[in-house]
Amino acid sequence: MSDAGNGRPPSIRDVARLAGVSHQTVSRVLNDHPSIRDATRERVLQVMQELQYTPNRAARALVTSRSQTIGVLSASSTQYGPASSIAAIESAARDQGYWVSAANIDASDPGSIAAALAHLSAQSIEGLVIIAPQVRVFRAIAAMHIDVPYVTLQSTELGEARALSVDQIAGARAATRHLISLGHRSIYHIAGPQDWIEAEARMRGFLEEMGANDVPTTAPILGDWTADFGYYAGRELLSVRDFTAIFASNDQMALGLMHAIREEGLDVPRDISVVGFDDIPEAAHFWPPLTTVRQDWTELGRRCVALLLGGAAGASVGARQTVVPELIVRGSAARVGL
Amino acid sequence: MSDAGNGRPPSIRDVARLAGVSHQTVSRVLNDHPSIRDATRERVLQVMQELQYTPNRAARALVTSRSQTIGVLSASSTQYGPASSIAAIESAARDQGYWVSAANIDASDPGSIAAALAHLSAQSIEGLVIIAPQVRVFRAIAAMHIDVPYVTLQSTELGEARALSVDQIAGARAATRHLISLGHRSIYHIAGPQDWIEAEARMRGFLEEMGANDVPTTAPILGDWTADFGYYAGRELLSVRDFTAIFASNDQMALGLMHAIREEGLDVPRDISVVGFDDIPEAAHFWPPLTTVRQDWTELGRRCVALLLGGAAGASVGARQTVVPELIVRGSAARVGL
DNA sequence: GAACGGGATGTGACCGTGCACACGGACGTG
DNA sequence: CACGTCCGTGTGCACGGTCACATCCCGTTC
Repeated sequence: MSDAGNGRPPSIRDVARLAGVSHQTVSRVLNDHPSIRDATRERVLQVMQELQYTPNRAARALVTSRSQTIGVLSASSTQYGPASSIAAIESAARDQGYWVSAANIDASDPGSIAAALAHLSAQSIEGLVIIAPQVRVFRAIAAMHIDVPYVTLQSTELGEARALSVDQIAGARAATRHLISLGHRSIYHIAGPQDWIEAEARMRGFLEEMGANDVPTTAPILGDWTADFGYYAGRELLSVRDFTAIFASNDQMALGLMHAIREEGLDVPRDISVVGFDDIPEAAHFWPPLTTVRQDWTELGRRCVALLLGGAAGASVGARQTVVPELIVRGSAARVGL
Repeated sequence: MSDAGNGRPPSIRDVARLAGVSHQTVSRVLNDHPSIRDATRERVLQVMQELQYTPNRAARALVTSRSQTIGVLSASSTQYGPASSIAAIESAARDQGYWVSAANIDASDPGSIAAALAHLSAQSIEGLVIIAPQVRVFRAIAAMHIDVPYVTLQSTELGEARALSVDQIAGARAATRHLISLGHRSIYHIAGPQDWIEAEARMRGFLEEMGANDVPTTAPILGDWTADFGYYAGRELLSVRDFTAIFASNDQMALGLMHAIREEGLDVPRDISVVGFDDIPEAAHFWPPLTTVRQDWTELGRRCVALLLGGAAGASVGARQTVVPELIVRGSAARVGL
């Protein structure tokens, strides 16, 4: 019933024949062309229904040379933040009739960036969202002559890309200021991987705020976002223990850190204060509940798509939008020496 | 340089003209046809290189009626487990030259299932991986005449679907057995949402093991996978406190639970033992480190694709494969009354 | 009442690729 | 040497849409 007896799914010509019109009329109905008589439209729609007709996306893409697909390039997509953004992107794109094709890269393997990009660009995507704001990704894009418009989450720096930046610096400064206002003067920072733009921004925010308050700083430790790293870094740091607070560049590392601190027989926040970044849903249930900086990944993903597809959202979508993250005070940071 | 002067990207005919062969010969080179003279192949490849020729996916899809795309339908894709699987699926699919198109559903909105399915099927996907093993998803699939082959993660039940099942029941039994062997006789179970097949399987495993050991059971509490829920359920339960151990259906709920227990001034595991499920990367750093059941989401995703695309992986891929999860003993469960 | 305009619809070409089939030549075989 | 076979390659069409243009019909205008 759903095919026209020739073993293939029905095409507009099949619909046309049964509706007694030309294939072009069917096409017009599909594309909401204004000058179609209501009766004709009805008839065509009904035949479509009967035949369970579905437009062939490939055929349409071939002739219009528009794939209606956007690509999402992401690293660490298993983490809460990027994963939330991807979900939001997918949903927003779908609302505009777009499909989302995903490609993950392995942050530790430089070759995978090129592979993922090649894969996406062979897909003839119309736009690209990058949730892997690493410097080398942009380098790879530049090197590969990728001329698809792209938007990047969280980059504050790169002039060429249209960026939707969470003001990572402001967030990091708020976190740092919080610790300083609690009286801490020996504060370590565990940063994200060197190559990550947001890691660098958070680090910069930390250093700026420390400098603005004339608090001497030590060199940040470069981590890899994982709780495991936070744990081992914590053990290392505690063997000297010349600090009263740590600002970790994400919540997972903060968690590992608190684990190490407790294992050493110390208490958070009595002995050492900890602040994280991201506010993953679990952070409120850590022990102690984690003071952290919240960023709205979902909103971010949504606006990313709006920016890319030029949707009406956000009035005049300039080349750059900024979202300011929010400090969430819980129990993991306290007044020093209390 | 990359086009043939007509403003469009180069096609096989452009390549053919410059290489002095027919378009069909170019097509043969593209598809690794055996009978092409080496010299010819070389020449064609070189012209392709010069022109930066990229095959047009839409045209190929149109004529072969194969989209080389698989869809991934997932709920709660922001959680570690599903997110890991998606990443693995993407990677495995890409290795076989397939693209992955994602669609997320909002578990709380029944309509979104139909919307996501319609979206994916309009995309003319060749296969579907379902990481949202909820009963109503399968009902929606059945109702919508979706005739694409599909594979589902973690379902143990549904005869129609080719399922790659983690033996959730065995995992849950192992967790429960662990608690029983530690002397616990009053054990609660916080399950996942009723509609979820894996939640149901874990619940069943719990009940089976309890029954096998003649331990009386109380009705499981139905949760929603979140740490928040675990926390509130914990507070509720502790107002009565007629138990010595809890088996939570995932790690997040276990985390919330431990939070509630500690807030009540009690200690895990001294006063109450807790076991989770999933072994998310953070679980080892919870306080106390969480005893839980590990399942390899990445491997699962990989095998899912192998099953769907009929890859060689896994020798004779039967209709059903089982992965047995592993109990990871850490510090959150201890001998009762110690 | 002829010319004109625009709404509703049809006709044919075209997008870039793969497939069926044809074709010429080299080679082996009786 | 005629014939069949296989290799390497070319020709034309099909896939399912959209686009440009043509056509028909009806109402309006001078």
